[in-house]
Amino acid sequence: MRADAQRNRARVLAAATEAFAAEGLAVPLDEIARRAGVGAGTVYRHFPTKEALFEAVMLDRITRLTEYAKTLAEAEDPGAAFFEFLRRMVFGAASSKDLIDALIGQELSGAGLIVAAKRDLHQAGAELLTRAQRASAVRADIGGTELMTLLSGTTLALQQNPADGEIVFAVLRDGLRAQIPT
Amino acid sequence: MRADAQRNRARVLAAATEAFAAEGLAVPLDEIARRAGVGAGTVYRHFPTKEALFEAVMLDRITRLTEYAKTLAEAEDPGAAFFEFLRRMVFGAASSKDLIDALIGQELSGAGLIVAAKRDLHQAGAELLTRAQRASAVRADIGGTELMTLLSGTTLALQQNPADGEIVFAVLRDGLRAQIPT
DNA sequence: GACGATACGGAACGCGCGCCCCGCTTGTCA
DNA sequence: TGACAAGCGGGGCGCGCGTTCCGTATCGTC
Repeated sequence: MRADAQRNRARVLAAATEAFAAEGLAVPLDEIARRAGVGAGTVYRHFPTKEALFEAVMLDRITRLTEYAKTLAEAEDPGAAFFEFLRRMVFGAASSKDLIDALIGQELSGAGLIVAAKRDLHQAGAELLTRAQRASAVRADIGGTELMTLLSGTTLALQQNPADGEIVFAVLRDGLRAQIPT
Repeated sequence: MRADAQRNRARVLAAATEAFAAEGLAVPLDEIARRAGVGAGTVYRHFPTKEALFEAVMLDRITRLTEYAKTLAEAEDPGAAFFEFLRRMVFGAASSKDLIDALIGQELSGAGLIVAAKRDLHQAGAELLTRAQRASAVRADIGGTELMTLLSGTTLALQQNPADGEIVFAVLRDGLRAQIPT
Protein backbone atom coordinates (compact mmCIF):
# COMPACT_ATOMS: atom_id res chain seq x y z
CA MET A 1 0.00 0.00 0.00
CA ARG A 2 1.28 3.41 -0.93
CA ALA A 3 2.33 5.73 1.85
CA ASP A 4 -0.22 8.44 1.14
CA ALA A 5 -2.97 5.85 0.90
CA GLN A 6 -2.09 4.57 4.34
CA ARG A 7 -2.06 8.08 5.74
CA ASN A 8 -5.42 8.90 4.19
CA ARG A 9 -6.99 5.75 5.49
CA ALA A 10 -5.95 6.66 8.99
CA ARG A 11 -7.25 10.19 8.58
CA VAL A 12 -10.60 8.97 7.36
CA LEU A 13 -10.90 6.55 10.23
CA ALA A 14 -10.07 9.25 12.75
CA ALA A 15 -12.46 11.75 11.25
CA ALA A 16 -15.19 9.11 11.06
CA THR A 17 -14.71 8.12 14.68
CA GLU A 18 -15.07 11.70 15.75
CA ALA A 19 -17.95 12.53 13.44
CA PHE A 20 -19.97 9.42 14.24
CA ALA A 21 -19.51 10.00 17.94
CA ALA A 22 -20.71 13.57 17.65
CA GLU A 23 -23.57 13.15 15.22
CA GLY A 24 -24.37 9.49 14.91
CA LEU A 25 -24.87 7.54 11.73
CA ALA A 26 -26.78 10.47 10.29
CA VAL A 27 -23.65 12.45 9.52
CA PRO A 28 -23.25 12.79 5.73
CA LEU A 29 -20.31 10.98 4.26
CA ASP A 30 -19.19 14.14 2.51
CA GLU A 31 -18.85 15.73 5.90
CA ILE A 32 -16.53 12.97 7.06
CA ALA A 33 -14.48 13.34 3.90
CA ARG A 34 -14.28 17.08 4.43
CA ARG A 35 -13.14 16.66 8.02
CA ALA A 36 -10.52 14.19 6.91
CA GLY A 37 -9.34 16.58 4.22
CA VAL A 38 -9.97 14.12 1.39
CA GLY A 39 -12.52 13.67 -1.36
CA ALA A 40 -15.54 11.40 -1.12
CA GLY A 41 -14.03 9.06 -3.66
CA THR A 42 -11.06 8.42 -1.43
CA VAL A 43 -13.29 7.31 1.39
CA TYR A 44 -14.89 4.79 -0.92
CA ARG A 45 -11.56 3.42 -2.03
CA HIS A 46 -10.80 2.40 1.54
CA PHE A 47 -14.26 1.40 2.68
CA PRO A 48 -16.67 -0.09 0.18
CA THR A 49 -19.67 1.52 1.80
CA LYS A 50 -20.62 3.98 4.51
CA GLU A 51 -21.87 1.15 6.65
CA ALA A 52 -18.51 -0.61 6.36
CA LEU A 53 -16.79 2.52 7.61
CA PHE A 54 -19.18 2.71 10.52
CA GLU A 55 -18.56 -0.90 11.34
CA ALA A 56 -14.83 -0.38 11.32
CA VAL A 57 -15.23 2.41 13.83
CA MET A 58 -17.53 0.43 16.06
CA LEU A 59 -15.34 -2.63 15.86
CA ASP A 60 -12.46 -0.70 17.35
CA ARG A 61 -14.61 0.71 20.10
CA ILE A 62 -16.18 -2.59 21.04
CA THR A 63 -12.88 -4.42 21.00
CA ARG A 64 -11.42 -1.91 23.41
CA LEU A 65 -14.29 -2.45 25.82
CA THR A 66 -13.92 -6.19 25.63
CA GLU A 67 -10.24 -5.99 26.46
CA TYR A 68 -11.02 -3.86 29.46
CA ALA A 69 -13.62 -6.36 30.62
CA LYS A 70 -11.15 -9.21 30.32
CA THR A 71 -8.63 -7.32 32.40
CA LEU A 72 -11.20 -6.78 35.10
CA ALA A 73 -12.12 -10.43 35.14
CA GLU A 74 -8.87 -11.13 36.97
CA ALA A 75 -9.39 -8.58 39.73
CA GLU A 76 -9.59 -9.77 43.32
CA ASP A 77 -12.96 -8.24 44.23
CA PRO A 78 -15.57 -9.55 41.75
CA GLY A 79 -18.23 -7.10 42.91
CA ALA A 80 -16.02 -4.05 42.55
CA ALA A 81 -14.76 -5.27 39.19
CA PHE A 82 -18.27 -5.72 37.90
CA PHE A 83 -19.44 -2.29 38.92
CA GLU A 84 -16.28 -0.77 37.55
CA PHE A 85 -17.09 -2.34 34.21
CA LEU A 86 -20.62 -1.03 34.46
CA ARG A 87 -19.38 2.46 35.13
CA ARG A 88 -17.05 2.39 32.19
CA MET A 89 -19.78 1.14 29.88
CA VAL A 90 -22.28 3.70 31.07
CA PHE A 91 -20.09 6.76 31.05
CA GLY A 92 -17.83 5.78 28.22
CA ALA A 93 -20.70 5.58 25.81
CA ALA A 94 -22.77 8.41 27.20
CA SER A 95 -21.34 11.06 24.94
CA SER A 96 -21.20 9.20 21.68
CA LYS A 97 -24.21 9.14 19.47
CA ASP A 98 -22.89 6.37 17.32
CA LEU A 99 -23.57 3.74 19.92
CA ILE A 100 -27.23 4.62 19.80
CA ASP A 101 -27.31 3.72 16.17
CA ALA A 102 -25.21 0.64 16.66
CA LEU A 103 -27.45 -0.59 19.43
CA ILE A 104 -30.82 0.37 18.07
CA GLY A 105 -30.21 -0.17 14.41
CA GLN A 106 -30.75 -3.72 13.26
CA GLU A 107 -29.58 -2.83 9.78
CA LEU A 108 -25.96 -3.49 10.54
CA SER A 109 -25.83 -7.19 10.22
CA GLY A 110 -22.52 -6.72 8.49
CA ALA A 111 -19.98 -9.24 7.48
CA GLY A 112 -20.18 -10.85 10.87
CA LEU A 113 -17.07 -9.17 12.23
CA ILE A 114 -19.13 -6.85 14.38
CA VAL A 115 -21.45 -9.62 15.39
CA ALA A 116 -18.49 -11.62 16.61
CA ALA A 117 -17.08 -8.62 18.47
CA LYS A 118 -20.41 -8.01 20.11
CA ARG A 119 -20.63 -11.62 21.15
CA ASP A 120 -17.18 -11.42 22.70
CA LEU A 121 -18.15 -8.33 24.64
CA HIS A 122 -21.32 -9.97 25.87
CA GLN A 123 -19.37 -13.01 26.91
CA ALA A 124 -16.80 -10.97 28.81
CA GLY A 125 -19.57 -8.99 30.48
CA ALA A 126 -21.40 -12.14 31.41
CA GLU A 127 -18.24 -13.54 32.97
CA LEU A 128 -17.91 -10.48 35.19
CA LEU A 129 -21.57 -10.74 36.07
CA THR A 130 -21.42 -14.39 37.04
CA ARG A 131 -18.40 -13.86 39.24
CA ALA A 132 -20.11 -10.96 41.00
CA GLN A 133 -23.21 -13.04 41.49
CA ARG A 134 -21.23 -15.91 43.00
CA ALA A 135 -19.81 -13.36 45.42
CA SER A 136 -23.37 -12.26 46.23
CA ALA A 137 -22.62 -8.74 45.07
CA VAL A 138 -25.31 -8.78 42.42
CA ARG A 139 -28.86 -10.13 42.41
CA ALA A 140 -29.15 -13.65 41.08
CA ASP A 141 -32.20 -13.27 38.87
CA ILE A 142 -30.49 -11.54 36.00
CA GLY A 143 -28.52 -12.92 33.08
CA GLY A 144 -25.96 -11.57 30.68
CA THR A 145 -28.45 -10.74 27.97
CA GLU A 146 -30.72 -8.82 30.27
CA LEU A 147 -27.74 -6.96 31.65
CA MET A 148 -26.89 -5.80 28.15
CA THR A 149 -30.44 -4.62 27.62
CA LEU A 150 -30.18 -2.60 30.80
CA LEU A 151 -26.86 -1.17 29.76
CA SER A 152 -28.16 -0.14 26.37
CA GLY A 153 -31.03 1.65 27.97
CA THR A 154 -28.85 3.46 30.46
CA THR A 155 -26.49 4.53 27.75
CA LEU A 156 -29.32 5.80 25.62
CA ALA A 157 -30.81 7.66 28.54
CA LEU A 158 -27.57 9.48 29.26
CA GLN A 159 -27.32 10.42 25.65
CA GLN A 160 -30.06 12.96 26.20
CA ASN A 161 -29.16 14.18 29.66
CA PRO A 162 -25.50 13.50 30.34
CA ALA A 163 -25.77 15.62 33.46
CA ASP A 164 -27.92 12.99 35.16
CA GLY A 165 -25.17 10.43 34.84
CA GLU A 166 -24.38 9.87 38.47
CA ILE A 167 -27.91 9.44 39.69
CA VAL A 168 -28.85 7.18 36.83
CA PHE A 169 -25.81 5.06 37.46
CA ALA A 170 -26.61 4.95 41.17
CA VAL A 171 -30.12 3.68 40.55
CA LEU A 172 -28.84 1.02 38.18
CA ARG A 173 -26.16 -0.02 40.67
CA ASP A 174 -28.52 -0.22 43.60
CA GLY A 175 -31.12 -2.03 41.54
CA LEU A 176 -28.56 -4.63 40.60
CA ARG A 177 -27.35 -4.98 44.16
CA ALA A 178 -30.83 -5.54 45.52
CA GLN A 179 -31.38 -9.03 46.76
CA ILE A 180 -34.56 -10.68 45.63
CA PRO A 181 -37.07 -11.32 48.42
CA THR A 182 -37.98 -14.67 46.77
CA MET B 1 -66.16 20.62 7.63
CA ARG B 2 -67.54 18.18 5.14
CA ALA B 3 -68.41 14.71 6.32
CA ASP B 4 -65.88 12.86 4.16
CA ALA B 5 -63.14 15.27 5.18
CA GLN B 6 -63.81 14.49 8.81
CA ARG B 7 -63.75 10.77 8.13
CA ASN B 8 -60.52 11.01 6.19
CA ARG B 9 -58.87 13.04 8.92
CA ALA B 10 -59.72 10.36 11.44
CA ARG B 11 -58.46 7.65 9.14
CA VAL B 12 -55.16 9.42 8.62
CA LEU B 13 -54.71 9.93 12.32
CA ALA B 14 -55.42 6.28 13.03
CA ALA B 15 -53.09 5.06 10.31
CA ALA B 16 -50.37 7.44 11.44
CA THR B 17 -50.67 6.32 15.04
CA GLU B 18 -50.27 2.73 14.01
CA ALA B 19 -47.52 3.35 11.48
CA PHE B 20 -45.45 5.59 13.74
CA ALA B 21 -45.71 3.10 16.56
CA ALA B 22 -44.55 0.30 14.32
CA GLU B 23 -41.81 2.03 12.37
CA GLY B 24 -41.01 5.31 14.08
CA LEU B 25 -40.68 8.67 12.41
CA ALA B 26 -38.85 7.03 9.53
CA VAL B 27 -42.02 5.70 7.97
CA PRO B 28 -42.62 7.44 4.62
CA LEU B 29 -45.64 9.67 4.47
CA ASP B 30 -46.86 7.90 1.36
CA GLU B 31 -47.01 4.73 3.38
CA ILE B 32 -49.27 6.36 5.94
CA ALA B 33 -51.48 7.69 3.17
CA ARG B 34 -51.64 4.25 1.64
CA ARG B 35 -52.61 2.64 4.91
CA ALA B 36 -55.27 5.27 5.43
CA GLY B 37 -56.59 4.65 1.93
CA VAL B 38 -56.12 8.24 0.82
CA GLY B 39 -53.70 10.19 -1.34
CA ALA B 40 -50.68 12.04 -0.04
CA GLY B 41 -52.32 15.35 -0.89
CA THR B 42 -55.16 14.60 1.47
CA VAL B 43 -52.80 14.07 4.35
CA TYR B 44 -51.31 17.49 3.69
CA ARG B 45 -54.69 19.15 3.61
CA HIS B 46 -55.28 18.07 7.19
CA PHE B 47 -51.77 18.38 8.55
CA PRO B 48 -49.48 21.05 7.15
CA THR B 49 -46.38 18.92 7.52
CA LYS B 50 -45.30 15.44 8.44
CA GLU B 51 -43.95 16.69 11.70
CA ALA B 52 -47.30 18.25 12.56
CA LEU B 53 -48.95 14.90 12.03
CA PHE B 54 -46.41 13.24 14.26
CA GLU B 55 -46.98 15.82 16.92
CA ALA B 56 -50.71 15.31 16.78
CA VAL B 57 -50.18 11.60 17.37
CA MET B 58 -47.76 12.14 20.22
CA LEU B 59 -49.95 14.79 21.80
CA ASP B 60 -52.74 12.30 22.13
CA ARG B 61 -50.47 9.68 23.60
CA ILE B 62 -48.83 12.00 26.09
CA THR B 63 -52.12 13.51 27.20
CA ARG B 64 -53.48 10.08 27.96
CA LEU B 65 -50.47 9.29 30.14
CA THR B 66 -50.81 12.56 32.01
CA GLU B 67 -54.45 11.87 32.77
CA TYR B 68 -53.53 8.49 34.14
CA ALA B 69 -50.86 10.05 36.33
CA LYS B 70 -53.29 12.55 37.71
CA THR B 71 -55.74 9.81 38.57
CA LEU B 72 -53.04 7.93 40.44
CA ALA B 73 -52.07 11.05 42.38
CA GLU B 74 -55.20 10.60 44.44
CA ALA B 75 -54.59 6.98 45.40
CA GLU B 76 -54.21 6.06 49.04
CA ASP B 77 -50.83 4.37 48.84
CA PRO B 78 -48.32 6.82 47.34
CA GLY B 79 -45.63 4.18 46.87
CA ALA B 80 -47.90 1.77 45.06
CA ALA B 81 -49.31 4.57 42.93
CA PHE B 82 -45.85 5.70 41.90
CA PHE B 83 -44.69 2.26 40.87
CA GLU B 84 -47.93 1.66 39.07
CA PHE B 85 -47.27 4.78 37.03
CA LEU B 86 -43.76 3.60 36.38
CA ARG B 87 -45.00 0.28 35.15
CA ARG B 88 -47.47 1.88 32.81
CA MET B 89 -44.83 4.19 31.40
CA VAL B 90 -42.31 1.42 30.90
CA PHE B 91 -44.54 -1.19 29.36
CA GLY B 92 -46.92 1.14 27.60
CA ALA B 93 -44.17 2.62 25.54
CA ALA B 94 -42.07 -0.50 25.11
CA SER B 95 -43.60 -1.53 21.81
CA SER B 96 -43.86 1.80 20.07
CA LYS B 97 -40.96 3.10 18.11
CA ASP B 98 -42.39 6.57 17.85
CA LEU B 99 -41.54 7.40 21.42
CA ILE B 100 -37.87 6.82 20.68
CA ASP B 101 -37.97 9.53 18.10
CA ALA B 102 -40.04 11.81 20.26
CA LEU B 103 -37.65 11.41 23.15
CA ILE B 104 -34.35 11.40 21.35
CA GLY B 105 -35.14 13.83 18.58
CA GLN B 106 -34.65 17.41 19.49
CA GLU B 107 -35.99 18.51 16.14
CA LEU B 108 -39.57 18.61 17.26
CA SER B 109 -39.73 21.89 19.00
CA GLY B 110 -43.10 22.36 17.41
CA ALA B 111 -45.71 24.95 18.01
CA GLY B 112 -45.31 24.49 21.72
CA LEU B 113 -48.34 22.30 22.13
CA ILE B 114 -46.20 19.24 22.60
CA VAL B 115 -43.79 21.07 24.82
CA ALA B 116 -46.66 22.05 27.06
CA ALA B 117 -48.00 18.50 27.09
CA LYS B 118 -44.59 17.16 27.98
CA ARG B 119 -44.29 19.65 30.80
CA ASP B 120 -47.65 18.60 32.16
CA LEU B 121 -46.62 14.97 32.08
CA HIS B 122 -43.36 15.74 33.86
CA GLN B 123 -45.24 17.73 36.46
CA ALA B 124 -47.71 14.95 37.09
CA GLY B 125 -44.89 12.42 37.31
CA ALA B 126 -42.97 14.63 39.70
CA GLU B 127 -46.02 14.92 41.91
CA LEU B 128 -46.29 11.15 42.15
CA LEU B 129 -42.59 10.95 42.87
CA THR B 130 -42.65 13.52 45.65
CA ARG B 131 -45.56 11.86 47.35
CA ALA B 132 -43.82 8.50 47.21
CA GLN B 133 -40.66 10.03 48.59
CA ARG B 134 -42.53 11.62 51.49
CA ALA B 135 -43.87 8.18 52.26
CA SER B 136 -40.30 6.86 52.17
CA ALA B 137 -41.16 4.49 49.38
CA VAL B 138 -38.58 5.98 47.01
CA ARG B 139 -35.01 7.17 47.56
CA ALA B 140 -34.74 10.87 48.32
CA ASP B 141 -31.81 11.76 46.09
CA ILE B 142 -33.66 11.80 42.81
CA GLY B 143 -35.77 14.49 41.20
CA GLY B 144 -38.45 14.62 38.55
CA THR B 145 -36.10 15.39 35.71
CA GLU B 146 -33.75 12.56 36.52
CA LEU B 147 -36.68 10.23 36.85
CA MET B 148 -37.72 11.10 33.31
CA THR B 149 -34.22 10.42 32.06
CA LEU B 150 -34.34 7.02 33.69
CA LEU B 151 -37.74 6.31 32.22
CA SER B 152 -36.62 7.27 28.73
CA GLY B 153 -33.71 4.94 29.02
CA THR B 154 -35.76 2.05 30.25
CA THR B 155 -38.29 2.57 27.50
CA LEU B 156 -35.57 2.66 24.88
CA ALA B 157 -33.96 -0.45 26.28
CA LEU B 158 -37.18 -2.42 26.06
CA GLN B 159 -37.62 -1.29 22.51
CA GLN B 160 -34.88 -3.69 21.54
CA ASN B 161 -35.63 -6.59 23.82
CA PRO B 162 -39.24 -6.43 24.92
CA ALA B 163 -38.87 -9.88 26.42
CA ASP B 164 -36.61 -8.54 29.16
CA GLY B 165 -39.34 -6.22 30.38
CA GLU B 166 -39.94 -7.73 33.79
CA ILE B 167 -36.35 -7.96 34.90
CA VAL B 168 -35.51 -4.49 33.64
CA PHE B 169 -38.50 -3.08 35.43
CA ALA B 170 -37.53 -4.96 38.59
CA VAL B 171 -34.03 -3.50 38.60
CA LEU B 172 -35.39 -0.01 38.06
CA ARG B 173 -37.92 -0.48 40.83
CA ASP B 174 -35.42 -1.84 43.32
CA GLY B 175 -32.91 0.83 42.43
CA LEU B 176 -35.48 3.49 43.13
CA ARG B 177 -36.52 1.86 46.37
CA ALA B 178 -32.98 1.66 47.65
CA GLN B 179 -32.28 3.95 50.53
CA ILE B 180 -29.12 5.97 50.30
CA PRO B 181 -26.48 5.02 52.85
CA THR B 182 -25.50 8.71 53.22
C1' DG C 1 14.52 11.92 -14.15
C1' DA C 2 11.06 9.28 -16.51
C1' DC C 3 7.45 6.01 -16.63
C1' DG C 4 3.82 2.92 -15.00
C1' DA C 5 0.82 2.08 -11.50
C1' DT C 6 -1.67 3.56 -7.77
C1' DA C 7 -4.52 6.85 -5.54
C1' DC C 8 -7.00 11.20 -5.44
C1' DG C 9 -10.86 14.72 -5.93
C1' DG C 10 -15.11 16.16 -6.85
C1' DA C 11 -18.56 16.48 -10.49
C1' DA C 12 -22.38 13.65 -11.80
C1' DC C 13 -26.02 10.05 -11.21
C1' DG C 14 -29.91 7.74 -9.06
C1' DC C 15 -33.03 7.19 -5.55
C1' DG C 16 -36.11 8.09 -1.76
C1' DC C 17 -38.97 11.10 0.30
C1' DG C 18 -41.23 15.52 1.82
C1' DC C 19 -44.16 18.65 -0.23
C1' DC C 20 -46.94 21.15 -3.97
C1' DC C 21 -50.24 21.49 -7.75
C1' DC C 22 -54.07 20.89 -10.61
C1' DG C 23 -57.69 18.44 -13.06
C1' DC C 24 -61.35 15.68 -11.36
C1' DT C 25 -64.84 13.92 -7.93
C1' DT C 26 -68.07 14.25 -4.32
C1' DG C 27 -70.85 16.31 -0.79
C1' DT C 28 -74.14 20.00 0.31
C1' DC C 29 -77.83 23.09 -0.13
C1' DA C 30 -81.43 25.40 -2.55
C1' DT D 1 -81.65 17.70 -9.47
C1' DG D 2 -78.44 21.10 -10.66
C1' DA D 3 -74.65 24.05 -9.49
C1' DC D 4 -70.92 25.45 -6.75
C1' DA D 5 -67.64 24.89 -3.39
C1' DA D 6 -64.94 21.80 -0.76
C1' DG D 7 -62.11 17.99 -0.99
C1' DC D 8 -59.45 14.36 -3.30
C1' DG D 9 -55.61 11.68 -5.75
C1' DG D 10 -51.37 11.01 -7.42
C1' DG D 11 -47.95 12.70 -10.67
C1' DG D 12 -44.13 15.78 -10.36
C1' DC D 13 -40.51 18.83 -8.36
C1' DG D 14 -36.50 19.72 -5.48
C1' DC D 15 -33.24 18.38 -2.26
C1' DG D 16 -30.03 15.62 0.31
C1' DC D 17 -27.17 11.93 0.31
C1' DG D 18 -24.92 7.43 -0.93
C1' DT D 19 -22.29 5.84 -4.58
C1' DT D 20 -19.67 5.80 -9.05
C1' DC D 21 -16.59 7.41 -12.64
C1' DC D 22 -12.77 9.31 -14.78
C1' DG D 23 -9.37 12.87 -15.80
C1' DT D 24 -5.53 14.36 -13.03
C1' DA D 25 -1.90 14.25 -9.51
C1' DT D 26 1.33 11.67 -6.82
C1' DC D 27 4.24 7.80 -5.38
C1' DG D 28 7.65 4.24 -6.10
C1' DT D 29 10.97 2.19 -9.06
C1' DC D 30 14.58 1.59 -12.70
